[in-house]
Amino acid sequence: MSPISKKGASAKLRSQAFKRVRADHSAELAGDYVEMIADLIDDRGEARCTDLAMRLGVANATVVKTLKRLTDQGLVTQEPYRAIFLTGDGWKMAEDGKRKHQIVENFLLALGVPADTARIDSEGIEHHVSADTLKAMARFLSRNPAN
Amino acid sequence: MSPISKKGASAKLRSQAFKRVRADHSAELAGDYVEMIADLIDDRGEARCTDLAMRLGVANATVVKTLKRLTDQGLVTQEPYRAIFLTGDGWKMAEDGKRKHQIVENFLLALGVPADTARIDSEGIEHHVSADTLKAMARFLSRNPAN
DNA sequence: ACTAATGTTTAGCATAGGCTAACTTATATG
DNA sequence: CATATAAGTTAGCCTATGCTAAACATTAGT
Repeated sequence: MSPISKKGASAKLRSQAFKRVRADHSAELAGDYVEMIADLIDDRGEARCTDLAMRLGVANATVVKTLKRLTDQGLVTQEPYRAIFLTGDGWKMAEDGKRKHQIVENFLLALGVPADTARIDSEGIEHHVSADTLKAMARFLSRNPAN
Repeated sequence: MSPISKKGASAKLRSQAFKRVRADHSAELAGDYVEMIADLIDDRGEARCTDLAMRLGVANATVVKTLKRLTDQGLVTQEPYRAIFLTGDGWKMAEDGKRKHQIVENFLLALGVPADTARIDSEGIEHHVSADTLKAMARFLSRNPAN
């Protein structure tokens, strides 16, 4: 056995994991934005960029710039100085994200993690959870419902 | 109750979560590098930038550039055309990371996630797990050891 | 209807993290 | 020991994501 593979995971498999993480990172901003836009529309009828900026904790101009990318990606539509809307794809992404988020957060609660921590950690974890892991979390949840 | 807070989490709390995620992201590359450098030193006596590049799945030049940052941050030392070493802080960070990584990966295995998926997902999840959540995972693990 | 306040956009900058191509240094082999 | 190959470095480019300051549009209040 070569000393390189002593730890079990081949270099190729490891690099694959890191590549996935990097891909997840570029996808996750889009996910956060559309989820939040969907929430705002549900809560107050429309999403404006100031609200997004406040809730995401970034500057207004950052939101504007990001929305441009999301528009190019076909997730969002907007006209100058008007509210922001989601496309069909955008809604789908938002709903998938919200569902995933809820499972992860409830899972952490069921595990015994304090509520505030669960909320914060789930925000970061959500985007790195594969279908398999999500299923395992859901299974656990159905046996140990969060209180 | 204002319509804004209908969903429970205040805007401030949410934006705090996103800020934490962004902070985690900038910290996590450093973590991956030092962990991998530590592994390489343990496995084969020294860490070279080609190995890092291969295992991380990035180009050589990217590793060089990143190592410069890590050197500035006092995690790594190196001389031109020579192997890479960790400082005391670097070792500490590598060990903390490895410990965390192991708990997360074993936790996923114990949850019933397939081994390959557990390896990949744990790489992404690890950096977003707070002390509270890690403790909850460890507790679960001690009751449901991975097979 | 006008103006003040609010909200949106643009412009310009910075940093992190990728890449390729060209160059330099180290090493291993004939 | 001379040189071919391997390894490391530099330069220059790109995109994503953040920021501030200034310009512009909309809305509300008198």
